[in-house]
Amino acid sequence: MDQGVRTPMRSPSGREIPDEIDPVLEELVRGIIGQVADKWTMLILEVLEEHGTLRFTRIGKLTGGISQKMLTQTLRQMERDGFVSRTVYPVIPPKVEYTLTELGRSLSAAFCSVWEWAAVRHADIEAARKAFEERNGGA
Amino acid sequence: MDQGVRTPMRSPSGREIPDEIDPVLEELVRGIIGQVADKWTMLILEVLEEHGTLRFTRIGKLTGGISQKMLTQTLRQMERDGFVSRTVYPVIPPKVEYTLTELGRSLSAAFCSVWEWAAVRHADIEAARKAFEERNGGA
DNA sequence: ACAGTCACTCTCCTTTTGGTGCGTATAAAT
DNA sequence: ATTTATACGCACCAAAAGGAGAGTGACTGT
Repeated sequence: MDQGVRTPMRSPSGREIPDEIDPVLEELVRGIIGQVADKWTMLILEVLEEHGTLRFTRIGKLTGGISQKMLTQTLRQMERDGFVSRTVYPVIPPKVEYTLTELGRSLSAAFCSVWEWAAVRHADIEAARKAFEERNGGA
Repeated sequence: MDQGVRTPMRSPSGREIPDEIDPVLEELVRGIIGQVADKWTMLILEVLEEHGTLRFTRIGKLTGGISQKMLTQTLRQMERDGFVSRTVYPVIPPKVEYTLTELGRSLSAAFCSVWEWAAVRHADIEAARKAFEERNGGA
């Protein structure tokens, strides 16, 4: 879909919307959101938040249903983005510990409201889905 | 990855963690989070939140970079989940309007903290990435 | 001697995702 | 008569995501 020319808009409340807030920053924030919004990232964040320091295998078990590949991959990305710190103990068998950094904890805190929202509102969603299917599947 | 047997855990703060809070609800919440965490869903949510009622094409333009297919798909799912309401005007050329429902607005509000977090912290993430690449690419 | 442990990595292979382009209906505008 | 505008649906195809399973390296317990 082509983007054409952006025409200035107003919010429903009448305030003016810049529409070009700062495309650079916006793109950046979108990128971050895109990654952060990832399923496994969120789940691992949660697990680390409530259990503190954990080792690789344990994170996998606590997360549930994640493959080793995805676990490694997600953890790496989180490390790269500064959400977790990775500590390798040069022992055998290998031992690697993961902990949330302050940045990671702050992200987790930000996501907290979303989790709460989901917990509180999931019934509404289910109701909406049923209604939709009836409206749609029946006719 | 097999899940083995879950052994009871304690949080770092010493509180006891049930570890089996309610697998059914947890799975459900995870499903919801998974969908909601979708890139386009979040972006469209944002657009609708700040512009109010919009038509199909305009949402696409304001979202930016989304294909018609994904726009339709995402909008449908959001409608199904009760986040947006879809109003069809039987005119020609067709006119369809989308608005956030109360549920959609509440979700948007929940996500607000994540957006704010991203805006405030994106510099830290970039710094972490640079540090990671130096640590990693150089050696 | 030999299996077991841990934190991976690597190689397939299947599934999913998502983009592109085409078709459509119909009235108003040219 | 032909073009234009709108909100899609559909078919096709390329790319990416992600799972399964095998391999690894070095030590430890039996």
